[in-house]
Amino acid sequence: MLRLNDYLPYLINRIGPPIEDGFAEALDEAGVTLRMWRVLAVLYEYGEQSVGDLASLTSIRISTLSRMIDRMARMGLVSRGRDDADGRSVTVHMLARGREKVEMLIPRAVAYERTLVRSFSEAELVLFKRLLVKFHEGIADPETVPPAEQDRRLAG
Amino acid sequence: MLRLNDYLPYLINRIGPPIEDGFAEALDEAGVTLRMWRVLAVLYEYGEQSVGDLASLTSIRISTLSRMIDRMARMGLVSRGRDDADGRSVTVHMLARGREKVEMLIPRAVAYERTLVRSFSEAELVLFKRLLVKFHEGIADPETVPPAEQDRRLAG
DNA sequence: AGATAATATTTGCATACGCAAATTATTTTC
DNA sequence: GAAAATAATTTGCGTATGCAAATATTATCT
Repeated sequence: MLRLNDYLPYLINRIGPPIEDGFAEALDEAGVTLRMWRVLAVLYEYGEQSVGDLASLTSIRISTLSRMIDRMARMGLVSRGRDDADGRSVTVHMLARGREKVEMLIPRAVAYERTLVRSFSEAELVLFKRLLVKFHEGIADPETVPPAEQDRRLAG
Repeated sequence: MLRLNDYLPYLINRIGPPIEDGFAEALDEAGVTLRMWRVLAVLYEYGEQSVGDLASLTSIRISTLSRMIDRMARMGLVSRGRDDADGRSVTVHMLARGREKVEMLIPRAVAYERTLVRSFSEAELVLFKRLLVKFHEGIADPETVPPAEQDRRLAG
């Protein structure tokens, strides 16, 4: 039997949407979507990135990202350029207008995080984040679900 | 400055899609979407539910859910009925075909969870789940992000 | 009890999403 | 060094999503 309250994917998935909801107003005022904010935050912290790297860093599908970048470019938030070294890659740069949005949103984000974790002690929070990072590292090499009965040796 | 690797919404959001990816094949074979699986799993564990309750239990928007239930009804997975006590509510029941799907997926889900957490110790896993539950409880009362500068007393 | 407010769900409409095929550019192979 | 294989991104196409307005039902107020 499966106990949902003890099933990790359920526990993780169900907190995503409520978190997004709480930040919706701030995003609205800035005039960007949640995913745009994530892209801008990544560009702000890590500098210009290829589309593929943006996809890994944000967990947004590449095809979705490609069209999002169209919109963001039309909005004057980012610009595209070909990579000199490898002409297959497209490099996404942040423009001044994009930087403005990020700098407008960061204080809101920091404040929001505080309200999200107000029931956590400092120690719990540190631990929680540490576990989230570790979990992410653990699934960085994506394995597909193995058939239930046989215990397959894993490839890598 | 905002450090993404220390920013909770980022840490949470970025693990959602990879988790979904790993279970996609199982869902494909069962012929249901991730969200349908979540709805079916909730009905399986908690019994028939109103649309609104399903929404809270699954973190799926009500309007989305309403149309999903259309599809699931056409697929013969669930049926709709009016609540006797309160005619505004619609009660969603699971049908035999829906139960089949759940029972086909549960062992896969259990196996998948094991592969997801294979880098975690038992103690870490327990702790992680406990923190996820606590976090969810903490945001059950959804507050919107307060303006950054002033420190407002919260209403409720 | 009748009018008004509140609650639960559905639907109109525009948009975002994701898979898979197509496109563009770069290696590798013979 | 041309042809095939690999890699990065874009695009065609159908569908799911979400907001806000509409609908249906029940609770509240006087």
